[in-house]
Amino acid sequence: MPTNQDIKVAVDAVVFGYTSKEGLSVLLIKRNIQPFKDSWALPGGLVGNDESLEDAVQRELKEETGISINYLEQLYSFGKPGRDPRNRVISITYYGLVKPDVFEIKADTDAAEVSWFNIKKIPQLAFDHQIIITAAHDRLKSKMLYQPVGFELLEERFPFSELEKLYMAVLDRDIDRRNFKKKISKFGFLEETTEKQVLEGAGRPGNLFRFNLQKYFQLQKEGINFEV
Amino acid sequence: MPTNQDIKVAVDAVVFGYTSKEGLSVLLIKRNIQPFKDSWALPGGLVGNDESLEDAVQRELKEETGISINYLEQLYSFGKPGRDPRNRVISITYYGLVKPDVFEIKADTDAAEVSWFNIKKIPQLAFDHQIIITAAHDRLKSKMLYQPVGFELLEERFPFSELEKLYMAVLDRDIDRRNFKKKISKFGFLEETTEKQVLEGAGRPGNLFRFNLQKYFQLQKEGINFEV
DNA sequence: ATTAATTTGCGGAAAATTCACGCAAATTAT
DNA sequence: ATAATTTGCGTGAATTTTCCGCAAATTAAT
Repeated sequence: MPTNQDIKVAVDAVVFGYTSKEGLSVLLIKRNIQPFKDSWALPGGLVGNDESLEDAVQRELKEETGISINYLEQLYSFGKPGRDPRNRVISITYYGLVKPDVFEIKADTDAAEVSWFNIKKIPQLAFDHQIIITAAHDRLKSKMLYQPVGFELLEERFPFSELEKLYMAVLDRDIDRRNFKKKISKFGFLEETTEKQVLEGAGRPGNLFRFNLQKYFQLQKEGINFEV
Repeated sequence: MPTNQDIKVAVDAVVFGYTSKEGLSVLLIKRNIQPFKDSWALPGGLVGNDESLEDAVQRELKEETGISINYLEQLYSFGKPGRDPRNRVISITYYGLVKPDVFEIKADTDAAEVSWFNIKKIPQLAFDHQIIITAAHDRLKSKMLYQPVGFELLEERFPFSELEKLYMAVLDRDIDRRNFKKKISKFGFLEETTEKQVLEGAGRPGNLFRFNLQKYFQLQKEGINFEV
């Protein structure tokens, strides 16, 4: 049995945002201290002595990126000796989802320190952070096949095609529009409004939809079976 | 940012065993130190400074229960302040699967310290260990619906009904024998041998099966879609 | 002002899968 | 012998998935 344990506990967060223009993106910060100074990395840091893990994530996100988040889920704990060149650090990682308004705000602030990166254009990262992002993306992919997803990533009202594009962006493959609509509609967590989409290009304007949150969260608990 | 972090890092393991007689069981130890002295608890303990998390689990299992394990998967990290009355301890939990021979051996040893408990007859446990067991059971249930399971829990050769009983024990519900066999067979990770089951009671003796490990592990990677 | 291109809304039929059973064969129990 | 138990194999109905067509409403192009 080991005595005098000397291990630090950190949290790191993979925050996903989505817009139909930019696709699925991840929030990164540029480190200004060694090691990996000037490398891009996930927001995160050490956990306070009397702070829950979730609180630590929220605090670090606030401090380092200015955002706060309403969907946060634990991903995995990485603890191999040597993953931080200084000390033994085990990192408990989370992934989060944020709506486009947060996305927009961030794009305005100083981009030298905090920035969104499309999931397919992630730069070289510090530590084992690329592995963590890949794990988070895999988790999000599989999550959306057994739970409704979208409320945390889309505007309050959106054309149906927006949800479809979100699925295609996350899963990184094509989906048949008509089958997708039939399947999603069947679950009943979407409500059609009477409003029409304001067009940006050509095409027939579609009706706007919104999530029925009661059914949405109910299905999130029960689980759905969704083959896309 | 917190300085002088003082948090201990532990691992705990939910080890599942299965026999058709006893059903799905969990390995527990009886604590001989405070707090929760004389309570049943999950095997586990503090992580060594230069030890990986998996190594720590294996070491603690060896020390406390005498077994070693070949299937081990990270479950979740529990870190709420106050879950251990002494210090701040975050516990990275794992779940493992073991074959019946390990099961039998343990049943022979001194049962005052280490014992198997059927999943439906878990006693009052120390700390938040009941929550951890429930989480592990839920995980195993959902795992068996998207990956082949059984190799790590059954004998090398087994009648088909054994796999069926395993599924019923873990999922805690009835399964139609004939549809189950058709579904499982379709995946091709089982091989029928020419040997016949040695009967214990009445009934037609069935053929023995074994896992085709190549296909088994391939499907474990790819994922299966299995509705039972 | 037509015509083309784009996107939405609705649908339908074939193919595949799931579901709910039936029944004979091989063995032990009575 | 006869009953009870368990395996092996199957079949048809119901449901779901998959693949694709086409009209309507709008913008873009000529």
